[in-house]
Amino acid sequence: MGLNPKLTLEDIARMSGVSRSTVSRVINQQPNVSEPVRQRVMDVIHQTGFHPNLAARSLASQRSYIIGLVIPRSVQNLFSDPYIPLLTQGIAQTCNQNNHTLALFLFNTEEDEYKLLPRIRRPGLVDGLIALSTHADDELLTQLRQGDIPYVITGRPMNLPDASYVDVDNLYGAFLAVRHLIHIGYRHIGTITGPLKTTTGMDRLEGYKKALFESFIEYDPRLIVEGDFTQSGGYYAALKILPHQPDAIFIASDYMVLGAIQAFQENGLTVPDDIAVVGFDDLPISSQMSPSLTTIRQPIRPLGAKLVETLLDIIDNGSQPPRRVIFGTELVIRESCGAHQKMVFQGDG
Amino acid sequence: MGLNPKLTLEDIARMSGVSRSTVSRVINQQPNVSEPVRQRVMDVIHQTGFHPNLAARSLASQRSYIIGLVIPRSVQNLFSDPYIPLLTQGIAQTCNQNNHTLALFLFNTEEDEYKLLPRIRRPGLVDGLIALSTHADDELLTQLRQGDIPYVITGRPMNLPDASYVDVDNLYGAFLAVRHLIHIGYRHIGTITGPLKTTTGMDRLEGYKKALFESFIEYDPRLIVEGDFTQSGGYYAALKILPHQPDAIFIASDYMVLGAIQAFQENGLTVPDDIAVVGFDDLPISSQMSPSLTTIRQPIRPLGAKLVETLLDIIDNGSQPPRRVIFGTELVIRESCGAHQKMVFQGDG
DNA sequence: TAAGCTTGTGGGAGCGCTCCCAATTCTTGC
DNA sequence: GCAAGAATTGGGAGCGCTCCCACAAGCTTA
Repeated sequence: MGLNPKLTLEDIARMSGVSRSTVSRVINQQPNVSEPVRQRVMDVIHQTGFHPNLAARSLASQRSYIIGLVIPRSVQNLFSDPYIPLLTQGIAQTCNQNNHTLALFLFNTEEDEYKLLPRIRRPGLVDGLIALSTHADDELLTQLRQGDIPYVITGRPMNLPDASYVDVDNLYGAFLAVRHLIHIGYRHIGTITGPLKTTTGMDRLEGYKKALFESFIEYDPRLIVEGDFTQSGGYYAALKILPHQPDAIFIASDYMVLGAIQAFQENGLTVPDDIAVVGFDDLPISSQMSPSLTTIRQPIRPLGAKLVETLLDIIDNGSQPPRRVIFGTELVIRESCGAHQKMVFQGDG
Repeated sequence: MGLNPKLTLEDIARMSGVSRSTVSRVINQQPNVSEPVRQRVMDVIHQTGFHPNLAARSLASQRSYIIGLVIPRSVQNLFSDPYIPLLTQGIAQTCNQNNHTLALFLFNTEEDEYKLLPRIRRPGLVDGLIALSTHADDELLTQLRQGDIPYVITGRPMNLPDASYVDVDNLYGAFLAVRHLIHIGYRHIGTITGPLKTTTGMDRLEGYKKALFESFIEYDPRLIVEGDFTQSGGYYAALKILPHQPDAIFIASDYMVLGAIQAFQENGLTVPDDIAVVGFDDLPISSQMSPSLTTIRQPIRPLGAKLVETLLDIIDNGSQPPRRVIFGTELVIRESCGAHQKMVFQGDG
């Protein structure tokens, strides 16, 4: 198993008494190699610990087997939200399973946008890109579209009519959350939204409105406060909404809930007795916190997996027609909504 | 600025009336190119939007300009701790600044350890690796040592005598934290440690002990509870320590503080009135939570930057002698230690 | 038994760079 | 005005693969 330093295909070929081409066929699991030859070559490969040189393979095959994950500057502050690491995990894992390498491109400064993007688009670096969707006016996505690199986007993008994306059903998820609160008996329901420049933020707000509308509850604009998916954003949004005395609140991300609950506590309010809360995401902490959080579960890791699979499909088969995958969401009832205390009612369609 | 698809050095050479070699020299900013020629070539490059093919460059130069970040399975659960994303940011940013690409290798399953590592070590993929240090018996690091790939480790590793690493002064940081608590007047000081299989966990415990020793305070083993750097680990460790009624507690990571504070609240204890808390890390949330957290600040992003710089140094100049960089830490006094209420004393050396 | 398949194998060409050395041009000193 | 040297420039070789085509066997089929 020793790693002889500079072994090449040619070396392995010589050592196993065949040609370079045959060794290549064995390594790439191509057909048209007889079983005894395949065995012999495999033995030599294992004995020598040989691995083909990736740069050479990339050059010859015009594929690098590298997938890039692009995290725009506008979601940088969100990097502390467990959502992104979780998604990254799903993506990384699926890359590994498909024998691809994951390259991470974080845009920190505005300068990066000019410097990094051309670098990413260099030929011979990545086969394709996964981009986190951002607000409408993000330069990044429009630049992507102009390039010739295959890409998918997490979350429905705003102004890219024929982009491929993977998303969750934000509208219906939010709808489930708010309908649940209504079923329990709350009527003065507020919401802390995501950034309303993003489709995610907008869709979840739509779901909120739809649930109220369906139950003929007039909605009070003062009970709708825009957040930004950060913890401190949740905190300040909560402070802003409290004077209008909601009896329940739908918060568009679990991470914002953390900040909001702190605001409630400082104002002497207990969850769920004084104010009921339903979140969105179902992060690992959400079940551990106290009170445990009623929330909308979205399948974050599977989403990451699907992103990779979709991208590989596009790389192999072209970007047309655009792929669109929407994952379902699920209401997870725990303590923070007060369902258990307030009434017998439990399940939800 | 249009991206003509398949431009090569040769094309640029023809278009600017020079040879391939000269274009290469211009692109790589090598000397021995006359100013007018350089100008002419640069103009053509800008007009055409040409970027050299990275796979070809890697093959010819035997450098990929890719750096791998290896996150072992044993720190996977920590991915929700903002520490790792923050570190990753520092690393990514510095990679960009040095025109390197960051590849992310997350080990999710045990299987990955066997499958992924050989892939990482393939020639032509990465120039070097940054590995998060883990507990002593982690297979990963010893495997790294056997390889021929340059690497650095975050945090002093346990059984790698001549590995290069970048770390913070955990011992002195913890010492500062506990000495501060002693200065304020606390005497029954507990600690929730990190995993004691890691040097980080051990060093911070040593610092705790050293501060007590220096003040002739006998330490009570029941006040030392091992945590695991996770939020829920902090919660359970706190529950375990509370019966022994510490008046102050040093918690070895801010993220564990989050869990611990929840345990305190459930037991009706207020911070800092009933129990004083000092953390470690100084995460972004630490200043925002309520009460704001007194903690030991470690320079996470600079640490990431130094990791990259050290690795590049090793790649260029060889791994001997091993590089060792230790960053200093700093006590940040806020509300959770009760210093402001309890006494006039403020500063701390 | 010859002609036509199918299956297995080998080697040339080429992917697009870098690096080295040879060739050319420009300086400079005496 | 010319040799010696420095500064430029060009082109060949090669990095280690993949891909294509040619060729060698073995196997049908008439």
